[in-house]
Amino acid sequence: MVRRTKEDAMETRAKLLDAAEALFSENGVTQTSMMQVAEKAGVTRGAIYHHFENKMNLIESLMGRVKLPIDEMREQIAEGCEFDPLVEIKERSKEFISRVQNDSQVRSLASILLHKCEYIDEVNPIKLRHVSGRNECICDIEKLFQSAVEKGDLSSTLNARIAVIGLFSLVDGLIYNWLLAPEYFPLVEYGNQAIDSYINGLTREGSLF
Amino acid sequence: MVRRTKEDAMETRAKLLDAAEALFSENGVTQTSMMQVAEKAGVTRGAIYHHFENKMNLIESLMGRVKLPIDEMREQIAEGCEFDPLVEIKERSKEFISRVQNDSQVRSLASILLHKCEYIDEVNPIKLRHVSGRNECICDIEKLFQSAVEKGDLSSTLNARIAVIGLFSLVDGLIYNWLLAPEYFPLVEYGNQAIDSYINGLTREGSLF
DNA sequence: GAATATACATACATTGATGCATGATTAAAC
DNA sequence: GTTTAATCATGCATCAATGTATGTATATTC
Repeated sequence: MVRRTKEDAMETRAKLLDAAEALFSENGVTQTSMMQVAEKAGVTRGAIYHHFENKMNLIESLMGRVKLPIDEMREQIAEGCEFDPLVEIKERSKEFISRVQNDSQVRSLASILLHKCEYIDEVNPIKLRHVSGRNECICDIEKLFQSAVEKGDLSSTLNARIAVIGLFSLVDGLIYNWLLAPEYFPLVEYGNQAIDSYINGLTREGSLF
Repeated sequence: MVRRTKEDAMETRAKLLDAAEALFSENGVTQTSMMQVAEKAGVTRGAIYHHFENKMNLIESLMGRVKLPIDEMREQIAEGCEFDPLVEIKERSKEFISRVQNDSQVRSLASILLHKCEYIDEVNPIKLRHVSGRNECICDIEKLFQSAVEKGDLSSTLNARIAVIGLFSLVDGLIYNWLLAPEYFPLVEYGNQAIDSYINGLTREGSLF
């Protein structure tokens, strides 16, 4: 079992990433050893260190191979919205949580991000990607809120920045709590209603000032 | 430096807890060794293992000595609210985030809970306390929502359970994101407005059904 | 004040994880 | 077809952390 073909190599690489993803999301990043990852992938630790520099690089590759909902959200917004901006915001937010509930890979990564790793220093690639992606997306949606204000759908006294941060926090919190105990409530059903309530609250005259 | 008095012992115990709290909330639970905790407290590891069984027990004691906002929330609610239940809900929620922002010890523990530990198995006392405290509080506030419905402040079509979970998610999300980058937005100011929006959205006719 | 328990320090034994160095075998390049 | 290089296994050296056992000096108890 040596010097397999190039496709074989990519397959073992993928198996390693799959194994790491499953183990990390289940047992936590630091609680998972390279040995366990190798075993689950059906190879030895040597294979890991051939494909990845170290654990950090393994995680980096793990996160890099999947398009996270927040990235997809940005793309869809960038594609142009001729719609009502408020409707756009609602739809994007609902799709966001829908992907978390229905895409098992996204769910695993979200679980790692929110519950199975420690956010330490700034160098941490996990934290880095999470925060930077979030901040950029916040700016995008802030613009949508502003155009809703200009369009007259929201009061001109509304602070768009506050509105976005509230929305993001709501979505994050929903996912956070759902992942903590998925059997406790249905994410999409409850989440959609909570998002509607929040957006509705924004449209109320004088709700924010 | 041996066989200090009983008060001295309690002081070193407190120093150990303080050191652990600071280190855990800054560098993460698994990234902090007993050695570091002992050094920061000005003692040796022997002192730790005299006062605590192991790291898990140290964390347990850490969490146990502080009354978390969620516990205080429940107490205040239990004390009886002759007010408007909706106002009560808003006020408690706002006090919740206010404590996180202003009480440095609470802030540290919240940081550990949300960002600096891995939520692994059910045995984990951190997760246990977090989840059970949350679930009980959710029930308390659900009742408040129901009395708001009975009082006529909320539509009878409103699902109280969904309303609570949305509120909790919003609050959790606000704290989660604020702790991730506190300089990014002022927690209390933005949080209060987001909470108002959400509750306002609930009071809107037909917002939830 | 003798006996005992307490509050730590010190030292050690063990574990397990990491990273690297090396080896074996074959695919790929020429 | 030879050479080269890639893919992974194996073995080793190292290190850090844990837990525990033991030592020691003093507070506490009687």
